[in-house]
Amino acid sequence: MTENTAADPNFYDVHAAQEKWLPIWDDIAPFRSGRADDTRPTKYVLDMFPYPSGDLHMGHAEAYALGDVIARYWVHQGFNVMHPIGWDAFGLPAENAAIKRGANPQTWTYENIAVQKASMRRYACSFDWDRVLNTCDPEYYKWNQWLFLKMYERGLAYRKDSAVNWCPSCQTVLANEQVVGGLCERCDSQVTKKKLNQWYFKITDYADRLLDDMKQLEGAWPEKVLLMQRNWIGRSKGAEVVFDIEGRDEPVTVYTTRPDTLFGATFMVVAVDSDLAAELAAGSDTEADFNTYLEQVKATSEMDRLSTDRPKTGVFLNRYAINPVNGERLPIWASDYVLADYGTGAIMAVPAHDQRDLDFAKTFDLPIRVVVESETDPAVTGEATADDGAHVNSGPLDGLGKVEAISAMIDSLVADGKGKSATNYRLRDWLISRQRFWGTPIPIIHCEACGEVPVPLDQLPVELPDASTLDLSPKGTSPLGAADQWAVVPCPSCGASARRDADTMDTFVDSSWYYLRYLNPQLDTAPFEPAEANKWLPVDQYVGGVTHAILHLLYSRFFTKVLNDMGMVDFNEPFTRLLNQGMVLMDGSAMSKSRGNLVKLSEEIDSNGVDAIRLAMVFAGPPEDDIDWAEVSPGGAKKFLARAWRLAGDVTSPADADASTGDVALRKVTHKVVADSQLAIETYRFNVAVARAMELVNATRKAIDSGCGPSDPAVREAAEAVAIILSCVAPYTAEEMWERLGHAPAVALAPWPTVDSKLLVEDEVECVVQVNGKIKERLQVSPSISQADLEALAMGQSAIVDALAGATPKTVIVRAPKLVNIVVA
RNA sequence: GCCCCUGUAGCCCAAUCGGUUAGAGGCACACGACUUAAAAUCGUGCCAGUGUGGGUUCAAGUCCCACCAGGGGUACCA
Repeated sequence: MTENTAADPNFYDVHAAQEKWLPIWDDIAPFRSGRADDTRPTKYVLDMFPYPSGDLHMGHAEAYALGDVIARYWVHQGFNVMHPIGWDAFGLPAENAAIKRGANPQTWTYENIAVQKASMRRYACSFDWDRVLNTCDPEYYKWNQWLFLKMYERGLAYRKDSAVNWCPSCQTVLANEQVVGGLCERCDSQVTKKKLNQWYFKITDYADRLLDDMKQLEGAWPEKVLLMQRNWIGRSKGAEVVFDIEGRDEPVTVYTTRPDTLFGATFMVVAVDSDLAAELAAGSDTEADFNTYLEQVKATSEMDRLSTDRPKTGVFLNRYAINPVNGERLPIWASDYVLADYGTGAIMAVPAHDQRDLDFAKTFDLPIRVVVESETDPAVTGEATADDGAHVNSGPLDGLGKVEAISAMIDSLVADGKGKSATNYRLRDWLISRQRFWGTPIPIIHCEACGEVPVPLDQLPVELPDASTLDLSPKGTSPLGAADQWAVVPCPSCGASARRDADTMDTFVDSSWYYLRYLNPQLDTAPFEPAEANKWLPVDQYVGGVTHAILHLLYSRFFTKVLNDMGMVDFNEPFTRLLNQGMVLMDGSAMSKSRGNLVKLSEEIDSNGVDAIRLAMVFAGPPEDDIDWAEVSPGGAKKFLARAWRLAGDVTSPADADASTGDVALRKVTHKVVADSQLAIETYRFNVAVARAMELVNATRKAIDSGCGPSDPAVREAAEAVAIILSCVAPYTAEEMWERLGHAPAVALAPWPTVDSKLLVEDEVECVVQVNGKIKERLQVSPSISQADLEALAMGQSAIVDALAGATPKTVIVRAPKLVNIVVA
């Protein structure tokens, strides 16, 4: 492809440059971090690690290009930057691929890792190749097990029976995120609920800290992500109220955010699928109706439950609760609009002031009592009123507003022993059991005599058995359970024959602490060294997709807080700054094979080169925005890179030329561009930084062709600045330029150009003089002119005197040195 | 339904604090130079008054309100 043009000294052969520099960089290893004698201050730049599903795709190309800009920029700024990469290598796709082809998930995974690794090397990210990790290596997942056992010791890992998402076709438990619109994401079967005994991490213990510590992240994480996390945790403040139940010894507690409306309660509702409902219905003459209704609800798919205005359904249990504030008998109903796993699974219904309760009351003709004054009558309009207002029909609360009424009611409930203030969360504990092979075995042994017994730490890791001896096809229980040779072991406690827990961990466990393992992926005495962790972490810059806005980031924050409690790290948030890059689309929609709009990264690189792809990605727009590949121009990027490269070839001054003697006009552009691009990179406006570099290239071209000429030292200064700025985005081109400019590699280690602030100051700036906002005159003034001098100067202009025509100015606004506005009424 | 984000030339995007007659950069397009010609290269040019309607202000792309359009999140959380 280069035969005809290679001889042309003005032809930039990008592919030859790629071949040329890779081995040299391998040799220099400019991005090796953490050498013992390195005195530079540290920075930690982290890219979300990939899942090895195949070769790298366009999405990876964008994400890694962006993270690399920051990492390389910080190296130029003199930091000791740790920028590691690894593979999130456990998970379903490997297992499914293995089932499909009768292969081993391990083989499939490691082959894909090798492919991705080769592509990453060619893509020239500034990764530190001495710090690589794979989560499917026993050396890694051993520490998942270790952390699990530490959590277990602290009561943070526990087992319970719970209704979990179940795919009847795949015969397996699904995580919440694997349920898409009520359907299994893999086979589109309707997902049902199943009661299973599973392992959980007690993340709810950390709900308050997960919420409150977000204050540290404000301004440094996207507001959107913080908001999503807040909503996900869903803290609400209210009260618990105790209701006696006729014919039952135990009272029932309900949770409400509006205890002030207790006088307006006209019935109680319990979740139809709760134990409480079953117990209350037992023996009642409506028990048969209840059972029919329960079966109906169970048969209702998740899909149907999602529909917005489904009519309210329910059944009366023929039981009564006693309102603690006025002794009224409240009929108890069972319904599916009350959730069994939120609050206490039972509510007091106040139809006048809660829309759902009102809908229910109207359906079943239950009484509606207004206790907060409002202009409209909910019973008539069908609209519950939830606004603040004076309380009525509420005994001692009458006349009070919402806030006072809530606290008065809580005080009164506390005094009577009938309630207290309470906080509730949407956040649930994290279900980590998976009935799958390709994951970390849970290090617990079940013994008939001793119960659940932790695997002793010195017996870790519990390694996965050889997959080739197992049937991996989904059948409702973990494939590991059938591996008797692996599963049957003596109980560590009593020595009797026992069985290993056959489930594996959710792969989100792997990614919850991997950023600590990079510190020393080979360490075999601990998951990481606390001293190293405190030196490098928290991560200064995390880069990844917004798809992980809740789960991964929440889990990582949880793990960090647990490790903090364990005394292993001295910080409590793992990621100081977070950047979410957008998606790479094609013709307006996500790329997919079935849609036929897949763009192959390898082909794009073949036609335009690595640098052009990286530049096109970075220049396409703000990093948070989606990129439509149909709208970007890798060809244009390639052209620009060649233009920059030619600049370096035109420079004729010696490498040690004194820039301070160079052409001042070009020097001003250079220093302005360096200062601007620096600010742009620090504020994630990488596209603007590239635009500034283009500006400098244009100015330098002009200087060479029709200005100070190629021998002026200012031209060298400009070309070197271009090379350094460009090295954040287009490393091959920058290195080529650096060499042509007479320097030894690597340009990546060249210090960021020092900005001479004297060159940023203009000699003169234009000042506009307005009368009533209309421009009447322009003046060339010194940038340091005083307000008073500028006003005097402006008022003295003949154009202004004419424009005023004798009128007396009402106000004169002076914004030196750029603007004077004379207001004449 | 609720919450959040975004609307600037044909297209992608710029525009610290509200401050010049909205333009840094790119794509596309047109023209010129070079060339026998083309490509490449170099140069020149082109186009909007900032989604719509109000408001605040001496001054609004920028702040406030309403609406429209596009995108995202969430879903009976009591």
